[in-house]
Amino acid sequence: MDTTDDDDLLDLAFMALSDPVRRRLISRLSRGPATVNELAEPFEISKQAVSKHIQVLEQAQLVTRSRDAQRRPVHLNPARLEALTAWIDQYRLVREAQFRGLDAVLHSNAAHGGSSQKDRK
Amino acid sequence: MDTTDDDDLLDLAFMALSDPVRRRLISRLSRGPATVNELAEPFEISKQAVSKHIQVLEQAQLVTRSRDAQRRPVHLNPARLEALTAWIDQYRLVREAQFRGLDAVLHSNAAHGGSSQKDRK
DNA sequence: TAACTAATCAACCTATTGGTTTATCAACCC
DNA sequence: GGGTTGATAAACCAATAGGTTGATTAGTTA
Repeated sequence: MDTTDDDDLLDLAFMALSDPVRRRLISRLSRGPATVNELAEPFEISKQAVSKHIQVLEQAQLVTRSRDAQRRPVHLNPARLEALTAWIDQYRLVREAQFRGLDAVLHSNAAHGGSSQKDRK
Repeated sequence: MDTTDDDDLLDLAFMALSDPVRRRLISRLSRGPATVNELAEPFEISKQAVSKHIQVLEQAQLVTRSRDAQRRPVHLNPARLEALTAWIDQYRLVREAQFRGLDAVLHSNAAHGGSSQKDRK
């Protein structure tokens, strides 16, 4: 059931953050856990729609859920957010290093690796 | 077309990175500029499709284009990538700080602005 | 038990996305 | 000029994402 390897997870995460509503949810959750009802309150859209958004975030493991009676609080998962910044920085830093001709930085960052780069040439 | 304020730009950027093909393009471009034909070569899809993807990245200002005769090389724009990591870190760091009960970090970061590279556990 | 609350499921609708193919534009090279 | 190359535009299509409403599952409380 956990057929989500590291690469799929990156896919899901970036996909999840592509929606403005979901980014607002992340923003809200950075201030602490909240239930679906609480999260839905500031939005125009229905509670069900928000629930769906949460599921998308959950599948990307950007959030987790706990249990408190019939409530199911949503928690932010900073570790997964870090994986995103790691991916972005991987390319940003390489390019910036090249701009300055510092390939020392390039090598010290290549170790960080671990994504999907299968290009030839 | 230039009505893209900072927030729209963030929208466009995350949206752009939500596609696996576009992320592979970014990956390729981190090793240096390339033309559409060069970029399209490793992909199954048509050149036109790649061209469209480039336009999406361009609108998000994640890449820029120069001119060389009839070629139009695509260049990565590290500055915009940095804006993404800044956004993510904004929430990730706040949450991580709360985990550890360090709201000192929280306040020093609440000011926000231009977070470069400084976080390293 | 019944009633209430939190959240999800299910069916459905519409706009957008990512892809195709064909045709066109623009700059180079005999 | 005519031909070739690099890149885009236009029209179209299937799949999906994001939204809706209505019904349903759990848990809580009277």
